[in-house]
Amino acid sequence: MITIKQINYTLAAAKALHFKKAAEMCFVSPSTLSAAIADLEAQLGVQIFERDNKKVLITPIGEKVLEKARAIKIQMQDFAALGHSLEDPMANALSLGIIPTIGPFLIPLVLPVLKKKYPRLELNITEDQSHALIEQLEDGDLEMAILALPFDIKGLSSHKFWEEDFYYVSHKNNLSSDIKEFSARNLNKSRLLLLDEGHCLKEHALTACEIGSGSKNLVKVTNLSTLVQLVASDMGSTVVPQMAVESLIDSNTLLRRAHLNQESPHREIALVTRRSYPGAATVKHLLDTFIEELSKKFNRK
Amino acid sequence: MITIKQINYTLAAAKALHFKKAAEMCFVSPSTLSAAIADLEAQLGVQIFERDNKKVLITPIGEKVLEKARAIKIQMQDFAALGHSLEDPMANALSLGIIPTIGPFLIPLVLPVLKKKYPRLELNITEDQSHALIEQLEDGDLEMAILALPFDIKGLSSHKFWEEDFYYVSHKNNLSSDIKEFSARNLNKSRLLLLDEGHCLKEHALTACEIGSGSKNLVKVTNLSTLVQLVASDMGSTVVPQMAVESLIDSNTLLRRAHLNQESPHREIALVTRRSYPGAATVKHLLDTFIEELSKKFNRK
DNA sequence: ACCATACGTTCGATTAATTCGAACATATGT
DNA sequence: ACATATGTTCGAATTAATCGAACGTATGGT
Repeated sequence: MITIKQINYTLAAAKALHFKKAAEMCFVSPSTLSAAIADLEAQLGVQIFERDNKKVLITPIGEKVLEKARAIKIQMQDFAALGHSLEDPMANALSLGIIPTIGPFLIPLVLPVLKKKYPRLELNITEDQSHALIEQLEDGDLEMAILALPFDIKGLSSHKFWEEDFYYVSHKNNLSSDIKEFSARNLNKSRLLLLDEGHCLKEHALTACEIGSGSKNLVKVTNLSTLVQLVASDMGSTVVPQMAVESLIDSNTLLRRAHLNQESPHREIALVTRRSYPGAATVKHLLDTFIEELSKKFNRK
Repeated sequence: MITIKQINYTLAAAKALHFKKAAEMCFVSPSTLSAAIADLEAQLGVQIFERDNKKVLITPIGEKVLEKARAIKIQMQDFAALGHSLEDPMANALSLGIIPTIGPFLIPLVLPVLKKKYPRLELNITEDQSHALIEQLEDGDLEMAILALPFDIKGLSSHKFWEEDFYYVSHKNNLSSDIKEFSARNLNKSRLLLLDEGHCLKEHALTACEIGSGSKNLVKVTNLSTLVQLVASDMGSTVVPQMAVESLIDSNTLLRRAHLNQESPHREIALVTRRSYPGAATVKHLLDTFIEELSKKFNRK
């Protein structure tokens, strides 16, 4: 097998045209260098150097060999330097999954900041339901995902970075603007509109409302915005996480909302990776950015 | 130091996405492969694979690393194959020196044959005097040279492939066409025209004519054809080697020539190389061609 | 919940290779 | 003819690579 060492020795000899000096350049004995070059020549089946005891000349064939050897040496140097050029954890492609009940609210908040902070970061965002994202994580199709917990994340590793309460949302006819706090006990369970099966928010909302899971939905909606539109049409009420309140509820004068005052009125938002995912530094950068921006927006520290 | 082995192991692992299978592909134990890849990753400072005990995934950075690794592997394969592609000794550049008293007669004879026989041979012919060619040989500026012996070729190696006699040439007024043989004793030494200093033919002719060297020339001519023109003008007589007879003498009706009948009436023509020159096969091919073509032309075997 | 299985890694002992220095061969220049 | 300089060969010592066994861990089945 041809080795890089042989190529380096050979190039040194070609540069010095003197085996002894070349050996010194390579910090080896002349015999080592000589043997290495002889072995390479034997493997190639061509003579690179024509060595008299007084002269070292490069054969025409050797010139061609050296040309290729030089190219390989350069490639190897580039290769060795590749680590340094890639060492910046925020200067690479990064595939990120996010669930639909977080994405539309978190992404617009943090994406501009990330772009400015890490211009060489190439974010590839996929929006899908938790179980799909987890599957993609496990398959290696995603590097990380932003999910809402609690959720069965199998053997994955989660990095919680935010938690938020839920808000009860109803048509203005059914909820006084004076009411800031709302108890699940007052909830008209039959008029509760929730997202379709598969959306973790449905389960989270059911939990927050102290309703057992498995209850049938009145409607089949996969988009939180659509769901809110239904509430605005007074077809029922719903529950949304805090980060959705501003853009979806407060901008709509037909709607009223009240903080859900429950034992476990919140969901946790976490960055989930495979346990073996190597980008610890990347994770930290992202978490810091997420927390900073969310805190700014929601006046928390 | 990064080795080719590491790159090959890494690429095998990337292909199999399974260290054990990759190890089998490389005919090494899993531990060897694992350690080699781990070492490479440590040297690069990046993680190429993300390995769970059940999965082997390629990191985004790893993908970039592998891309370069693949390029290097291909280059190394090309490099290893370079020997085979260059193994044909007659498919390369070849620098050949030749003296002026042989070149104009031998080159037209053999060049067409060589071109046909070895279409990939790239002959680079230099015409110069023997001592200059020898110097270029020693400096590595020439691969081989065609010289006329005897000549001091220093530590070089000679391959004699032809020998030829000399012919006495004179104006038709001074030499009967009946005379086929000519003895140096009959020579009018004072009218003998020879090539300028430095041309070995001058010394060879002097020897053939049994004249001590160091005698002054009447004219300063470096071209055998010009010299013959002088003889045709009846300014004197001269001596030419056999291979020059046909084209220079017999085509000129003003000239007569007779075989020089002497003890050592010949010169030897040899292919000269450095003692360390590696192209033994090339030398043999050339010698065979030279001998064959010369024999055909001069009816010798 | 437990066990069996599969995989990658670590560790120590063995094996293979690389490396060196001394002796050698050869050419050069005095 | 001799001293010098250079590349190569050879055997000994060193170094590195390799392997197999044991380990840790995650997975899938019962």
